[in-house]
Amino acid sequence: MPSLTSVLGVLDPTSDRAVFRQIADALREAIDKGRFREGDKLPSETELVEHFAVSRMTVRNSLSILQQEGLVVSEHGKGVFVRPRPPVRRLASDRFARRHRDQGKAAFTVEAEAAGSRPEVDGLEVKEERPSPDISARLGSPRKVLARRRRYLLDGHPVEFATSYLPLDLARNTPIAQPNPGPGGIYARLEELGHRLDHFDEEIRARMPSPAEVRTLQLASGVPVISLIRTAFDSEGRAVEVCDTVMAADAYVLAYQLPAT
Amino acid sequence: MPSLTSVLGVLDPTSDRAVFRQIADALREAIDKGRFREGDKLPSETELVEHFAVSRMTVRNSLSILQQEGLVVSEHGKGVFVRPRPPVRRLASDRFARRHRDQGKAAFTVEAEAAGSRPEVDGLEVKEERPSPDISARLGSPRKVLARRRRYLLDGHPVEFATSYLPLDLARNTPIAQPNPGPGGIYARLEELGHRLDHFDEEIRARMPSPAEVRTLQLASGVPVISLIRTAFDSEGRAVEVCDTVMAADAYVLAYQLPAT
DNA sequence: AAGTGGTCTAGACCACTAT
DNA sequence: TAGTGGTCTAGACCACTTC
Repeated sequence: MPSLTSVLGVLDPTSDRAVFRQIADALREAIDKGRFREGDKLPSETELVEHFAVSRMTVRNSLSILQQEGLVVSEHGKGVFVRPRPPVRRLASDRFARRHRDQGKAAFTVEAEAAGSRPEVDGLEVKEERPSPDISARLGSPRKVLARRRRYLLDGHPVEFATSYLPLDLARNTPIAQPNPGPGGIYARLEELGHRLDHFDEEIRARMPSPAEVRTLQLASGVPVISLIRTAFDSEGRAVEVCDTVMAADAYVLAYQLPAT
Repeated sequence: MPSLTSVLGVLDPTSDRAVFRQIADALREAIDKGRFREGDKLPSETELVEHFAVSRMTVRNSLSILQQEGLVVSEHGKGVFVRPRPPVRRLASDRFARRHRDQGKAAFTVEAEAAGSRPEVDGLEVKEERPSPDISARLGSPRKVLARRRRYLLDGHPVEFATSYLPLDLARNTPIAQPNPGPGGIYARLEELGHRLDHFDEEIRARMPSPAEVRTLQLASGVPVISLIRTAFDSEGRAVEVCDTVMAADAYVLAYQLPAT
């Protein structure tokens, strides 16, 4: 077992850089160099206090930097660990192609099982609501909308939650208003209702999560969310659905293919 | 000027929620409700200490939460301010369409000027390198690559930096290896060299920035980065370029249009 | 019981900004 | 000079995990 000095080095008292930043730098470098690997436990706060001869608050300050960077996670009573990279779910840009829809299974389920993960959906909720100004504008200002909310989990870990909004005049008293809309999901039902889907617009943003999102997605600190707002248009150019999705950024890579035209 | 109590309320001593979280909640709620607007100064640490009757470290702890959430920024000697939302640059999925390329101006410049912003590019660097394993794999394992790095700024603020990699056997001794590759950029030159572009693959991730990225993009804390890796394929299916882009997430929204097929 | 991280105090000195 | 945030100390008590 190598000494802490050989792994972390020592402070440079002549440096202008704050002590807690120097300690964070030392730990970050050790992680980058593989001296601590994914899932490894870092030295305890007490050990770091003794090694660097600083107060505990200084050490905690250093660790909080690494936590903000998403490099480590702390577990109460256990220690601070190098954050393991969760398996990444790849969202391909053809995921809503009609050929997938025709198989009758939900896209999320199909993809997850293909990747060897156990998919779950929970918190399903279907309600009639008055739309927010943003959703309203995207849907052509309907008075009310049908909102379908749900959360997606992989192997028991929440990775995404989403709300679909549809103009109420379009969705009311159709299978779309049922908890389970049937094979192929709501896009299949929309087409049966005569709304042949033409294209989707997607808007992607990234930001830090709100406290509510941290709870819903059980996010570690230092993990941003990806916000994806998709609007579905039928062949007459009408916006027939807006889906607002929030994803744990460490669980996703989005893939798009663009023609060079 | 309303009292701090009316704006922030008081602590609930019976709550299980940690005091510093309660204070953060109170400040967050006040911001959400518009009691503090973008650019407004929050009460100073001293004022918060007096109002809530807690120690300064507790107040600082609360403020650091809001900073991690990207809600506020602190300025040494001045105060803590509600973070102003920078203007957002929208990247449309047709930004590499040939019709844009034919106009002869760089896409970044055209878009920025259309949006009323002043575009700049700095730090241009063109080098021959040995590719990283990831880049190498994407480009079909060339021995060496040409790397073109640059940083983009809007109105003086860095928003993005990018590196283009091209197989060296393809780019050496061509205008692509020049600092200024000429009108239409390297994609126009690639087509002149006989590589008719067929399509682009884009991979999008979001994560917290490294310290180097914080410096390069002058990121406030609580601002993630969007990583976009684009691979350009010619009509023979060869990967002719990989562009690795890191964007300040608060400055961008990415827009894609997908056919329903 | 021992070790870990989580919360909190009551100070201190410093660096930066405003006036 | 006064006010602000930035850094740091040396404790204290608590909650959680492991044994």
